[in-house]
Amino acid sequence: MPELPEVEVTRRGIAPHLEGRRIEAVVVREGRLRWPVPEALARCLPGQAVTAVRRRAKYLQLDTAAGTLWIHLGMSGSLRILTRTAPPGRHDHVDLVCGGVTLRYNDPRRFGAWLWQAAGTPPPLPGGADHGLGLEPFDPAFTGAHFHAATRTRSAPVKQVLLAGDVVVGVGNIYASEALFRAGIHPARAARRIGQARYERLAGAIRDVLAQAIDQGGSTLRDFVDSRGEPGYFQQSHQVYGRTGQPCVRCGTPIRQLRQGQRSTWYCPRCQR
DNA sequence: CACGACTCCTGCTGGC
DNA sequence: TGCCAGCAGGAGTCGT
Repeated sequence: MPELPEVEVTRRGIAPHLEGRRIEAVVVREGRLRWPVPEALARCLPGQAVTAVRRRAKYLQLDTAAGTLWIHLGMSGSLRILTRTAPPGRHDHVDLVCGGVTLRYNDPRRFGAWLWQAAGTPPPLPGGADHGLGLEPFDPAFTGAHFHAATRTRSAPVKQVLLAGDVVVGVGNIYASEALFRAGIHPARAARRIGQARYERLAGAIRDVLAQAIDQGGSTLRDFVDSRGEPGYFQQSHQVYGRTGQPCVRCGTPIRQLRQGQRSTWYCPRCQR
């Protein structure tokens, strides 16, 4: 499921096919995504050239002179580039025809979103201009000092704060567990009760685990065109995620699972404090 | 402000 | 074998 690495790998896969090309059509077969796909897309995008394909948090942004198309993959969304027309399959909800290729959006659970930001208007997200998103994990400003300062009032478990996305973005359920394991921090520890040095390690662990996943996704997603978009990083060895009862890779203690906010977390009770 | 429960939806798994 | 409950995932929204 798309966490930041899959979104970034998708961005790298589609950007070369779209940047500098002109959008010919937007075909919406099923507009009932998380929010209705705006009719403005079919009205405003045709004729526009894609000037850049960017990413902010887990949103993809396709820039044009008229505005920016924001795409979120939700939990089951995927994008692929078709070089020749193929009949749409089940859950193929939206096509963007551009420069002779088709960007096709598939999303079985329809938790994703296609949103429109007209030039000069705020992002189409709640909260407007900054919409409460935290720092990018690869932003140089994302340091242990920042992490520490941003969590002084946070009594919630650190795992929950990671997922909330208002301190740092892009860390989903899988990589929250993985990063906390690498940093030796217990997922249930109150965020405000973690010191700056340990946040330094956590920030590094987040960058490492995401970068590794991007690399692995990139290596198997090279054939993005006409591929099924299978994310390669799923095959990476998770050290704790989904490993209930199996030995910790570091100390051999059985990995434990707990529920936090209706979500599973995995951790080593000995290595993580 | 901060927190946590709830919600959207479909497909897969596991237990009986 | 078939049925169905439960779970998975991201993140906005709402009540406290």
